[in-house]
Amino acid sequence: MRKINTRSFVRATRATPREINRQIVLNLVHEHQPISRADLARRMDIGRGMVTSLVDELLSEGSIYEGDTIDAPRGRRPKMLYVRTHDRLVVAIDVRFSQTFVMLSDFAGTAIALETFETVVVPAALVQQLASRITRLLDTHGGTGRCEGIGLVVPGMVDQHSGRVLNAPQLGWKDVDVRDALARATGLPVHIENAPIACALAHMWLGQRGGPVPGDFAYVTVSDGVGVGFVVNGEVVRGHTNTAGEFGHIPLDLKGPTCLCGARGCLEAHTSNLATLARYLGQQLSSATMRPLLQSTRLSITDVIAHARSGDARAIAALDETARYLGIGLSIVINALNPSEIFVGGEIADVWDQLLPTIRAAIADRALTSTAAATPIIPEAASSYPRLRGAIALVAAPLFAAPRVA
Amino acid sequence: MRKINTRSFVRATRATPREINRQIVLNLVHEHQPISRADLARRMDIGRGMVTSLVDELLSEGSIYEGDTIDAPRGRRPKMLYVRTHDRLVVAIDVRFSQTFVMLSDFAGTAIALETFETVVVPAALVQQLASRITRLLDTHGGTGRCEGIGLVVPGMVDQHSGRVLNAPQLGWKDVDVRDALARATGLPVHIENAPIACALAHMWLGQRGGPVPGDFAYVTVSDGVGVGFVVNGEVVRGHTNTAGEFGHIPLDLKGPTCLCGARGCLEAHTSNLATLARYLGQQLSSATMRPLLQSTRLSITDVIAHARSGDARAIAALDETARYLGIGLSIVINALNPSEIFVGGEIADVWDQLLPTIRAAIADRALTSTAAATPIIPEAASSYPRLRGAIALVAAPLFAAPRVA
DNA sequence: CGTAGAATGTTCTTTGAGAGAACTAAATCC
DNA sequence: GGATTTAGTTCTCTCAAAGAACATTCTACG
Repeated sequence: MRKINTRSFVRATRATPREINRQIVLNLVHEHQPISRADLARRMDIGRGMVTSLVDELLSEGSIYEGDTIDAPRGRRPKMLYVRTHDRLVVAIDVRFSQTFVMLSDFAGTAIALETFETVVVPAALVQQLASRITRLLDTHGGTGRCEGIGLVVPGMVDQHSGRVLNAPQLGWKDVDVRDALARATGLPVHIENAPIACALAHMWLGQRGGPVPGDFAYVTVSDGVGVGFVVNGEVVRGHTNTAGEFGHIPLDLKGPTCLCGARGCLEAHTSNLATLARYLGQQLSSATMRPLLQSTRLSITDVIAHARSGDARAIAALDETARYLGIGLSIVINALNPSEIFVGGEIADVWDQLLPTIRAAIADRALTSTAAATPIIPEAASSYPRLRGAIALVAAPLFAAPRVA
Repeated sequence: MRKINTRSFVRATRATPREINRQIVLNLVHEHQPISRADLARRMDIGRGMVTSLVDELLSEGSIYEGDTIDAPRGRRPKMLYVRTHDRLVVAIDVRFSQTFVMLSDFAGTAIALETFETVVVPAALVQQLASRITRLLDTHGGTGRCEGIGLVVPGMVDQHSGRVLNAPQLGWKDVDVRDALARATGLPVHIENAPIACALAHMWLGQRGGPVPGDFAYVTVSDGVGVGFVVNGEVVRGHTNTAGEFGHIPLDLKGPTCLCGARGCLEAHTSNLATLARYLGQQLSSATMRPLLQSTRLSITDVIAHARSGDARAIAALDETARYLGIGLSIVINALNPSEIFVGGEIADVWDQLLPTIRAAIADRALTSTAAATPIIPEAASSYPRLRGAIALVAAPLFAAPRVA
């Protein structure tokens, strides 16, 4: 039951039903391909004549294509339809604290090429570096495909209107323009988004074939920070000034450790990778003490995880404590948003099985109902590149989105 | 950018544009009344012919009516349109711990009659009591108006599908059917909702004339519990199993006081009315010690507030501590949801001016950006009956909602 | 084989609402 | 008292949905 915003509404015109039904057809083809026109007619409860007309439109603009006819038990054989993805390319970029990933992919999320380089924190230099890599990638691996756009994922808050990065502490960026700069440098449309929201978008738009594509879920990222991207009614929530989902700085303990944000006892200060490392090293969490220590010991969260997997008691203890706090954090997400499921991304997903009992116990302690406590929680391994998939979704999603109406 | 749910979509038909535009007209009349057809045409950017046709439909079904023609500087005088509200009645019911409120109101939210009685906690008896009062109210005060439905607000979680109250600790209800029972007893459609969501609905649908009707905001209720109703993209968020918005049991301090829910350090255990009372009395918060004490001292939160207003230092100190924790709670809402504004309802709104500096300071400590810290926070006095207004909105809203499409 | 039956896909015709022009109504302004 | 302006109504035109009719292409079965 949505309220119509009388200050900004979209009136329906004679073309509106067609726009809506066209997108429904496109989405049905996307999720059920290969699919025949007759099947579309049955699923949509319209005549086959209508489907022919809608499909013709999608065919002529190249959104879908007609594949082979397939065998049928009786009657005329159907001509199957597919979404055109193989020759539509996307450049996906994931800028992280230490490294930047650039992937050339098709619209379906299939990787064509992947490059990595050390992150350049000076925005202008980064844009130039990216632009030259992108043109090279497209020249060497692009083939006959056309690049439809660039998806850029950054570790920080993004203002969707201006395309500026409002605050990215890991990069030291404050109110930095990269979207428009990269668009100018490459001549391609650029879509920018922060990491947790991008990961949520990936699950919404590039979810597993046949898997559930729920209209409401949350994606929790645990890395140097803790962020949440969440989807309500099939739409990602960005908030009034693009800062929704900052669960990382919710206090668990007002007298707890000092967080890098300056406040005390933040969830992030208990369960981020840095917090786990600090715990493992028996240190206080603070950028002053941690940075030099990490540089000298050359220790990273993946090392702690590897130690835990091979049975190191100290690593296990550190991670188990992290898991307990993560469980509390997840209970906060559950109580606040009541999502149908939660995905958890980050290095910690690689020791999920070992940590799950602790996490579940912490959730059970705090969830208000037994159904809420049983919310499915699905780890996502870093090896599936969730952020890069999010970057792809940024470019691909607008083509599948429902038209804005009313 | 909404994703189309391919498992449950609404196809557009030839009638869809009309349904959409009809609702836009209705909403424009609602928010700008009195308004002329010509003005509607300008606001919607359509021809006056189209408006005539849409308005005729709304007139013939009685949603709107034509008032007087008014003076104009030049040209033919316009005939003004109004939403028909005066003879469409709603029975609004607010069931609370100690008392139950029953209000007869028109569609615009104007009160016609208000009754109060001591809450009967046995569901069947309550339903019978309500039914007899409702028929009497309608007989004596109903006049020529027709009652369009009953809005029922309860202090607990509600399953919208079955209409059952899943859990209402204040009433001792668990999985109790009242919606359908009351509908059977009265022969009227009954809409049921929990208090924070209802209050949010009231602000969305019965917001002040000319005031902002934002598509995203939060409503925080502080009474015996702490709950949040929030709106995203013009739609209230209920969650997958109707338990979204339970911010009251987010921990502020894992070693803090034991909450009535059994966990420790919940926001609610720090900032609910009971917590304030316990603090004022210098007691631990627990139902075992508090209930007899409150009964013997006959002390309620309104007394503490009255003392604070007349300068009682102990009351001021207790409330100031509550305000500090409330500020932290609001910072959680801000960081998680980033709403454009937050309404705060509950008795504490009556000492808002005295507590505001403490609340603002607590928010500033924890909000991540300066714009987020500046989120407008608007207290709502109990004297405006926010819950009863929510009950009215439950009945009135469906008539103004955008049609579900795609 | 040849024909009935069944399923897919295309092409008609019908219908009804949006779009906009033309017209009527009712006021003010020289 | 006619020109002008604004509001509201009534036409006509057009185009997409709806659905019937038709063409196509397969299997099944005598």
